[in-house]
Amino acid sequence: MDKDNGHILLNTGAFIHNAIRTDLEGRLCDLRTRFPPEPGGFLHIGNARAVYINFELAKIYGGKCNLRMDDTNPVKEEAEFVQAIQDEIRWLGYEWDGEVRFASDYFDIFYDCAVDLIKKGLAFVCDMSAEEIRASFGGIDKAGTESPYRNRSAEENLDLFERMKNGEFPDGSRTLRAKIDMASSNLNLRDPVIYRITRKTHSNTGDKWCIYPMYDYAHPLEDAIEGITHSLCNVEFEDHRPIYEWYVNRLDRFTVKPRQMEFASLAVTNTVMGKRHIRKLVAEGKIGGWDDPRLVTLSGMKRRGYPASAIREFLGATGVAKAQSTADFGLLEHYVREHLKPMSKVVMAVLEPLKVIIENLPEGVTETLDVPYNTDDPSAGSRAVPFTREIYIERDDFMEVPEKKFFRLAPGKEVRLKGAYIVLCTGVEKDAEGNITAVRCTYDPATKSGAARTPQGDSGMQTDGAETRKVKGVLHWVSAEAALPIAAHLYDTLVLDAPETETGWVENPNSMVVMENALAEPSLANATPDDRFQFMRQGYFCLDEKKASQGGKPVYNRTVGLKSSYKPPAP
RNA sequence: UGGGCUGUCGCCAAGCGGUAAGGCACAGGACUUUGACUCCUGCAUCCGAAGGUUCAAAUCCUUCCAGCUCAGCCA
Repeated sequence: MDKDNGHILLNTGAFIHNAIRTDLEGRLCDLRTRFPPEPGGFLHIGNARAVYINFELAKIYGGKCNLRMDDTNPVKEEAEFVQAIQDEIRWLGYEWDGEVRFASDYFDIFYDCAVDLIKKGLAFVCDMSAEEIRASFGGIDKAGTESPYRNRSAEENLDLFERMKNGEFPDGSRTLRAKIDMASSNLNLRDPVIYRITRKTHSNTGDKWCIYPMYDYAHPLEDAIEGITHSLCNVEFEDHRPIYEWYVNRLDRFTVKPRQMEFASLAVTNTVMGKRHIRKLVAEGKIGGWDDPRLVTLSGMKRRGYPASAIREFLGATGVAKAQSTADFGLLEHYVREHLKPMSKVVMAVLEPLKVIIENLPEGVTETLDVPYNTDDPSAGSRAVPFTREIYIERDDFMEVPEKKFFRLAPGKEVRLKGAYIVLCTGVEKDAEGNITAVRCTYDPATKSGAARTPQGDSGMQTDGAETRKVKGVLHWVSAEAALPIAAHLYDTLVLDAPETETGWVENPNSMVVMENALAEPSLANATPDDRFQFMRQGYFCLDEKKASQGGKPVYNRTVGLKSSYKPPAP
């Protein structure tokens, strides 16, 4: 049942596997990876790929994976994210080794290492402003110019750096820089900044520090401190590997040298993942928030009803490579359906109700039918469904003048009501404007569902007696008097066609359609957000975990629709 | 324009010198009390392009082309 044990990952990312196997043989130490988010936002499916890769790799090779908050730059209100990120990773199905770690816990070590670099003549305090540094940087095809402060003595640098730490200089007035090569074709090597002065209160260290380390400097040290053997990151950091190695190799205190490897980040069609894009959509009121079910944030996908196992399999299926790729949203949906199928109860709900009157069933009579939750899986059990004179069917399931190959209800035609009887349409009721207000039918009592079903079910559903009629159409329905009013939220992709681009995207105006008058069968009265349902012929739904409709009705999110090969005939 | 990386079916993706796996999508068909599921069948004489090496190349070499990426005191 659990088909994603990481074996999928073994079928991809050969370059990583090869590197790990080779490294593991020589070093006599266990694999240790890490997932190092900056606690400044919620995780989305792109981040989830990094989570997946790091944790699954550790699992495959019997190693460990750390969770580290990369909080080298003080940001406000990160406590919320620190907790959310942990919840999201656990929901995805992973547990990190030991406690959550914080880069800020290593600030003292970072400082000591910087002192080491200064003593070795590998770092210097630079008095240039940000603008001046930028101006001296040169260009993509032009060497930069060296800082006039580059050749200060170690003693002077030590003194200045300590005073930087002690708060003697204003924000941005000085930096500590690595002394590498201002002419390097790799821009990251042009005397990169190691420390900047910025008086911001850090959520973890408070006001202890007024100097904070840069990512390029801190990250390799964090990895080395934690004994990370393989530091997996996005290809955009490929250019940073030389600087990563430069620091790691110049600091003697680290015996295990972590190795950075890169993989391409994951893009998905028809959605937006960028932090600022999402923020914009929220600000404009286009979506409800970071956990909007239309978003591919982990909280959004959870709320929408995506099983974590489906996301994991999707992540495995899209592979680990260095080539930039954009996965079809449809592939994600495929795995969501596949995982939802065995865990869902098939129930009936009518999204857009049309009344049907069963003429030959007296008023006040309720027949209680026992309908299996899953025709394909008897072990799923069954529930009671009331059948009454007035019921509702889907408006789309009736056509007064049926088109070709319309297998549903139309005057003079027969259909089966799922779990009940075959009904024959005898007429239509209309209002003054000619709108159809109700459909009249008669039911055939001899066609009761499963009346003589064989125990093995080898011949499927049989009817008793001589009734052997088969009808092509099987409709879902709900009893008018027992129906539960619900609101159904139908989602579509946020973006039409193209994936997120620099220039923007085409929003889908119908990314959410609210069916305010939907009706569900009474068995849903005790549903919880953890339940998974398939609304027969409509798709997979789950009870929204935080929302109730205006009228106080429960809100059901359509996780994903069912596939359909039904094509209306061309006009 | 300098550096780095990448280019196998519409989308992912195996393949690593021996004659193009698989999944999604798509198109037919079977089955069906979900037009779902399931099950068959089809879907790259070709691996960005052009040369070359070899008995043999997507895999090696050369050149070219295209895409992504880098000039925060962000991560």
